[in-house]
Amino acid sequence: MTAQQTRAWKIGQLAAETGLTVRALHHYDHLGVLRPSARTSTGYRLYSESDVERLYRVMALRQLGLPLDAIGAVLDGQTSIGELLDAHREHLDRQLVAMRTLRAQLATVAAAGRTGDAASVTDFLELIRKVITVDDTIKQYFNDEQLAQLAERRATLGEAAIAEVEAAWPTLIARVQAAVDAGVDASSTQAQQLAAEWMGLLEQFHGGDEDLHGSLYRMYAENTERIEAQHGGPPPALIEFIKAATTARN
Amino acid sequence: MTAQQTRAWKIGQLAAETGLTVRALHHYDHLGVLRPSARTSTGYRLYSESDVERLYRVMALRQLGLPLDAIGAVLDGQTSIGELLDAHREHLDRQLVAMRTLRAQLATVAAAGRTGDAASVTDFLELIRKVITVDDTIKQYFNDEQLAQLAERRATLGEAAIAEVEAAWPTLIARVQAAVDAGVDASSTQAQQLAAEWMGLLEQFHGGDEDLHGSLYRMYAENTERIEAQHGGPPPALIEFIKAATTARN
DNA sequence: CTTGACTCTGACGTAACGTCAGGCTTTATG
DNA sequence: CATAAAGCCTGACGTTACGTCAGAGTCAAG
Repeated sequence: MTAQQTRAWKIGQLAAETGLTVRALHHYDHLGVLRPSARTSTGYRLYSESDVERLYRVMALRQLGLPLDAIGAVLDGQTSIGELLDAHREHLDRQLVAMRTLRAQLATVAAAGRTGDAASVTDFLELIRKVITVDDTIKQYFNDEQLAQLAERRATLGEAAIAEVEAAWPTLIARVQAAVDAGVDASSTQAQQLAAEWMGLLEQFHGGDEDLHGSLYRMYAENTERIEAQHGGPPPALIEFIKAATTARN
Repeated sequence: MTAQQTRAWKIGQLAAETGLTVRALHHYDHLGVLRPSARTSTGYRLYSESDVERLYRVMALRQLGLPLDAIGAVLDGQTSIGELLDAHREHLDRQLVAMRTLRAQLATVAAAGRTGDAASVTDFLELIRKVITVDDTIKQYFNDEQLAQLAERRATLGEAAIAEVEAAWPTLIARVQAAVDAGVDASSTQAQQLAAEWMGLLEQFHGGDEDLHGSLYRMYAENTERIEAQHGGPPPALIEFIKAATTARN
């Protein structure tokens, strides 16, 4: 017998396996972004493996901020799955950066609140701005330029790697901030660990890109401003803390 | 002259400073979530400093997934700004975890694609699920329970700290994955740095919570499964890599 | 052969604004 | 100081991505 050569899903099964709703799949069918490649004789939708792959493409593009009807068009044109995976990841990186920035600000304001001084209007304006930035990053409607780029090749792998390490900064900063707030001693092992990670990140750049390495290294050397501007995070107190921890080790 | 004792913004100014649209502010006024505390004699809206603070609250709750009309109710009841800041941050942490998980999966699939073997249906199903998880995390409609918790006290500070360190794992995993994919030598300095960060994260738990420390340490000792299950990330190859890097150092 | 669970195709509802329209106000400018 | 140009006001309808019935056929189990 020709056993199931290639799997097929009924709409409810696919919904259950993916977490989407049946209605959403109906909707995609209706708009033409994802038409199941087969139907049973009685009209039930049957999704094939390639339909599942296309569904991922739809989800990726949707998360990239494209309206569904535009997605239909993009998918009928042809883009390799590799390019899409990369674009998707890059977009996630941008979102992560925006969210970490907001998170750091949030931590700072909350920490300040706990140590007595209340948040000012400026703080709130800043927070609101960053919330909006996160929103915009998530929505990010594409202009034709960028849609064109999706077809072309983009993002040197180097860029991606650098972005990733760079994206790690806000997280680290937030943790150091937490340690400082908690009054952790610079000679403690916890402080040592943090200092190690900090230096680790700095070193990461040694092998990588020259330009960015330069700026980030200076960020450490010249202290404060750049880091504050670039990451919206806290600053000099942390660098002092790391310095103290580093010297305390010797 | 009584100079401007406390600032006031016309709607366009506030929009410009926050990144919101005038229409959105109109909308909030209409729904009653943010009524400017004053108007000029000719009917222009004037937002005060406390209005700005309330606006942040609105944005925070909106990002927490509450529908606007519910926000009105919550804000008229009274919750301290500190609690809100904490809740907001916690929610961001949850989103970050979901997004990092997706990102890691994305990196793995893309990397596999580059080294020859194409992505399978299973990969796509997994990716779709994770996209949906991110979506759900972002939307996260609250049930009454959780709304009640917003009024109570929550989140031992310890929990937050642990969550943060835990949240750092996916990032690190992704970077190690990248290194492995790039064929980085285990004895290289880059590998050493990664190993250092890895061990650093493990150590972070030493001081913290007992339970989680146990599980994460075992994660390293017993290898693979847990880490894979918990973080959806790649696994054994990375641990091998870290082990190799660690031993290569001695 | 009868349920109960699933699926189908409309069709209307909704949330959070976007986008005019028509009409005052305020500010900039010759 | 007259007159644009720019900003603000209040409706009111449009939009996106589904949610939520409604009415009717289909499939799997007992």
